[in-house]
Amino acid sequence: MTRKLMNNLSVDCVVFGFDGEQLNVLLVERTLISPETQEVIFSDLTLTGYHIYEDEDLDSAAARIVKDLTGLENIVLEQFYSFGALDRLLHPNDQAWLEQFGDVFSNRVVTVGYYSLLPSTNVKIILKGRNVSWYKVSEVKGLAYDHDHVLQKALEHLRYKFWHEPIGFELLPMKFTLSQMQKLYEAVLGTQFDKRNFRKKVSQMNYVVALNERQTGVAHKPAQLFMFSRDVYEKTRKERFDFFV
Amino acid sequence: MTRKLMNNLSVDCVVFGFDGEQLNVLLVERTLISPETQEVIFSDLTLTGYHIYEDEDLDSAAARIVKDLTGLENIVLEQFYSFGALDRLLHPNDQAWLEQFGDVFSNRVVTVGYYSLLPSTNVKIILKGRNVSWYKVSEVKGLAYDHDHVLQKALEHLRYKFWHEPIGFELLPMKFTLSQMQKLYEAVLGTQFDKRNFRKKVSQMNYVVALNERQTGVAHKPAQLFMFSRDVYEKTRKERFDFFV
DNA sequence: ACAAAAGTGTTCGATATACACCCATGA
DNA sequence: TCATGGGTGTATATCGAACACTTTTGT
Repeated sequence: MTRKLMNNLSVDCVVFGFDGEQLNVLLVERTLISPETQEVIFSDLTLTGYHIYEDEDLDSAAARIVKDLTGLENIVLEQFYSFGALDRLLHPNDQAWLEQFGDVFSNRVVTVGYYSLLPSTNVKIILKGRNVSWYKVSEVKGLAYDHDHVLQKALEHLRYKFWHEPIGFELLPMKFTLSQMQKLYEAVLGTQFDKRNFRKKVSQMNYVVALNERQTGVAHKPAQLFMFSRDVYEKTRKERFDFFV
Repeated sequence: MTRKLMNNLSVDCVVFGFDGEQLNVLLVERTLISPETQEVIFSDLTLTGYHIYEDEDLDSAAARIVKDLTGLENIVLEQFYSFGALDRLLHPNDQAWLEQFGDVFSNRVVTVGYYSLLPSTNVKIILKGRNVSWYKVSEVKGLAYDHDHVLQKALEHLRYKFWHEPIGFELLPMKFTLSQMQKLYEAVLGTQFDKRNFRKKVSQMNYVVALNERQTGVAHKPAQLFMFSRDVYEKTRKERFDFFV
């Protein structure tokens, strides 16, 4: 049985990673090769994404895409926005690409954006014949389609959520130090925090729990390790009246 | 020239209104009439929504839908989520409906959700042959398709934004009293606020500006009128470090 | 012994919360 | 004159911001 793709609907996943210093994003190399001459016509980068099947819901499509490209399952995936501008596929590269695959896909594609969060170290990416790798978010530009825009929107959503609730823990290793956590917040939000004040705040988050364990093999005082407890988080979270400036 | 609809893509608009007491939502009556007997087979309610045209972007589709059903233009419309579950159209009513219009629309429709905010008083709704009217959000259930779910998600987004930034002003008349504003916040967020503390907060929002004008014709001390200045708001807003509990 | 990051407290100003009475108007 | 909602201030507790030095480890 062959499944049918919807030719005008796709899902794009913005897979974010954090390597301890920088926020990264997973991109795929797209290379168009002339069928006659075997020459490379162009090569650029896209977010991970693909059309969805007719018998597949949006969340599953997003999970499938990430799994196909990276081998990863059960990761955080959150839908953030959908994109349907009429000019999303009008760049010459995109048109050339569509020309070669024009019978499969429509000219008018609406895409649903998801983002996902991974620690970019410790992740084995399985390359299924495609070139997938991490790029620094701050250096990414000139992506295929409207993917610069999609990435921008994903970043905005990520930042918005970072400001208002503690969601970054999937970007950290399971056991992390407070300095790593602080660096993550600084990298995503583009700010600096005072170490003592940051730690004072964290010490009030009872869902960030201290382990009886420290770093090893570092050339300085080894840091205490912590982990995030979603359990405690769900149980203690409250809404706050906070509609200001 | 006839425009072509995309048979598997729609936009649904959750139009919220506030009447001074309650949060309301605009719903459309959907009545299926048997082509043979002219009998009413069923009648239920849907959000305002429709399929999009091939040459129309998502935002325009949302604006068109709201305009067609209400006659309103230039209102706030914000995309909040897209829905693509496989079982969104499986209710017997929906199936019967699709049976009558099955050649036009697909069984698999992904819909992009928008919400919009209006004061529900002072709005002239133009009924273009369809029955459109306001319903209390708290009493709505049993909508067609997955619209209960869509409405729920829209409400969540609305509440989330209300907690974190001042966005409700489109739901108030242009000139409003602080009690109206407080009632709005209480209605949307489902909380009670202390009058003095609420007003203390508002007095710190320099984008809520007092007018030299008071209510008239009320059987009590007439209240000071205020208005929202988006201008001042955009100029004075700052991000805050606020990632807690 | 030195380099490198970990870890720790206090003061000050701003903000959140709790709480009760008089005022202006129309009927 | 009465009913209705408008309008106001203070005290206490909590939170945010600014700020510098000692500790522990590997090399």
